Amino acid sequence: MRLEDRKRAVLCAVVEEHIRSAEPVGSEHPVLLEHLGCSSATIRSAMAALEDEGLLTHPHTSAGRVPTDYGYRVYVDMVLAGPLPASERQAIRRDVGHVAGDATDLGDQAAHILSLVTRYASVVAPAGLRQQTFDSLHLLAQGPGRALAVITTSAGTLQGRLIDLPPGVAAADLEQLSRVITQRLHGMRIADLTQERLEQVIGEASRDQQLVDAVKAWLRRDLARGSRPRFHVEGARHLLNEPEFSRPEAATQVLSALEEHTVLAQALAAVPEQGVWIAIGSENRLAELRACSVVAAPYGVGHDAGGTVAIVGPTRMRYRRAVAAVQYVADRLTEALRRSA
Amino acid sequence: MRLEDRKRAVLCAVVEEHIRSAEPVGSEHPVLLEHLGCSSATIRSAMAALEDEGLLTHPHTSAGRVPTDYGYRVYVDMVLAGPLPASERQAIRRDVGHVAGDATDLGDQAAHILSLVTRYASVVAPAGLRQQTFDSLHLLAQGPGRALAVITTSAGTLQGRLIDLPPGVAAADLEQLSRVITQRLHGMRIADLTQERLEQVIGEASRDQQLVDAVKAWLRRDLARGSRPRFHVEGARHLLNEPEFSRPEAATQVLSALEEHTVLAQALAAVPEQGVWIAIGSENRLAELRACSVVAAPYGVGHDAGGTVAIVGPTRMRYRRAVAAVQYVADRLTEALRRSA
DNA sequence: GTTGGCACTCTCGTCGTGTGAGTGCCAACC
DNA sequence: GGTTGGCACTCACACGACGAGAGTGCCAAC
Repeated sequence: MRLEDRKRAVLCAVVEEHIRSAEPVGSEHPVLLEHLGCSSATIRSAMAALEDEGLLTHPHTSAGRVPTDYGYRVYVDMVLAGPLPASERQAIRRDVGHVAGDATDLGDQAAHILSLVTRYASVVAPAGLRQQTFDSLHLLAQGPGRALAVITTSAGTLQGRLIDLPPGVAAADLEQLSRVITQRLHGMRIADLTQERLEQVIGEASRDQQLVDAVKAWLRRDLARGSRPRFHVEGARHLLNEPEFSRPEAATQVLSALEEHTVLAQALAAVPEQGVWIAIGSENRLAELRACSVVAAPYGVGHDAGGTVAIVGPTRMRYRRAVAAVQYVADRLTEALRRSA
Repeated sequence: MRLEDRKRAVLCAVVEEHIRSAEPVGSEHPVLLEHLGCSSATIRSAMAALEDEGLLTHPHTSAGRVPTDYGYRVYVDMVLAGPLPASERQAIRRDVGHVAGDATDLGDQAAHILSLVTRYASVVAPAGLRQQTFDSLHLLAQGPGRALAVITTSAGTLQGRLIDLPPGVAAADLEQLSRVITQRLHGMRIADLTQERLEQVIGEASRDQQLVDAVKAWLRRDLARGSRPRFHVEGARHLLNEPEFSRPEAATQVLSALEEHTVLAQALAAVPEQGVWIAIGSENRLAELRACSVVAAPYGVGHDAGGTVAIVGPTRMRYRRAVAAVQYVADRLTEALRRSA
């Protein structure tokens, strides 16, 4: 579809004014008149055409025009084709501090910054353990019959806990077993460590078979558990200030989606491996997000380390700023991870 | 203050009916009449007396009565003096699964259960690292110039990260230093590990002074960082269904408090070391929570391990159920921690 | 393709009005 | 003294009518 210039200009102006004011935009709106430099009658006919094509609607006869989801889509595609305005980038760089710290905090920080800068809800969804590769295992004697078991992954994630040992295990055995398991599993994707695989690879890694079994059981349980997503969500409160969520039912719907991390994971499943991804209103597969737009980008290097950052806001979103912010934070996260790797 | 029986009965009935219906309760309300077994005129005079004493108000002349914060307080003190009804306990036990898993997940689970059962917002606030006691330190060689540094606490918390080492550190040195530091710091409160203290205790724990300095610097930073609270908050969405939070401004206020964990920490600072703690409306020190009641209880054994669980809801809260739920979940958490200790 | 003019439509805010819920007071009763 | 029925009084709120104003669509002229 190719819009003539006048119609494009009208669409842009209507969308941007509506984003600013949250009100329907009429053909006699001073901003439109000034910005487009033509009469209201001309604007009217352009608007009528845009409405025929499904880019605008009006809530009722004597109200101004409002973009449809499709209208936002066309607008977004048009606007994002060009480079992001430097002003947005600068504003964001000015607002945020720098992102630093270890992998655990990173998510919290990023979510905080994103919602601070955009005033929408932000989500940082680190890839689960299952997406990462095994780095090393350490078994550390910790009192009688107890050991501290720690797994590290290539992304620097740490997962550990105290496990019970069969009686009479020597420290040397722990050390030897740690070494052997690390050696054999290093570099494997954790998702690939099925029960059979574990059995096969480390089934007889130590002369103390009871010990091997205890460690195997723990590994199996703990690695499986790592599949549950654990997201950082912040700034849901900002959504309540948006008129589209002033009805409690509307607000509840979004908040539910944001609090159910497994649901959220589905919503973000479609994010590609690079670039900024946008889902506008009805483009979202999740019914709960039909009133929202989601702007998301992956971070990290390859499949391995990272995850996804996203913003959830009304379809009437400041897309330019949202995209710039998501992009920026994803870049900073990637950088921080690469530094610590 | 000693209320005569009739007034007590009226207060209870009004509070409970109002909690149920969220509407002002009039003197001719069928439930009151039936429950109290007297005429509406009698109820009226009791209500007038209760209003004089500041336990009830009415929003306007021709509306029914509504409890004041103080009215709720008197009600709560009256009701909680007796034992919790078995029905509540049973209902809760039926609704929840069991709480299990490692310390990291426990909080999430507990928060989930609490908000599921009560339909209010729930908070699980584990005591920061600073409140715990140091158990052990492990330094594990991890590639050239790198080590995995892990601290454990008596509560089973694990904190670790990769640190950079000065060049040419031998594995034996790492091991020796780990042993020495563990020995010297074991059993100390982490809050007490100030810079001077660290200097004094482990200043020259190894012949490799550069290594000692690197580890010291990391310890200082990481232990200080541990003071930032990291809470599990869930079910904020439920609050939106309560009529007192249907105004976006009211909802924003609570959500802000729930999302600002440092703020939340202040709100929960007054929770005593045992028993269930209740703050009703204006009893909350935080202005953002003036429309809310908070029901909280500590969990864990002594100062050491645990933390605080809490429910945040409207002052028009189902207190019996809330108290039973908080109590129950706190007990289960304590139990789970004790099992794993 | 653009413009000014004009009649038409429909929402929204305002203003009365009446209804009903709930109260307070009082006199009578137990 | 506590309890009761009766009764007048007071407001909030729902309802309906009305007018103003915003915005549209169409048309003829440029």
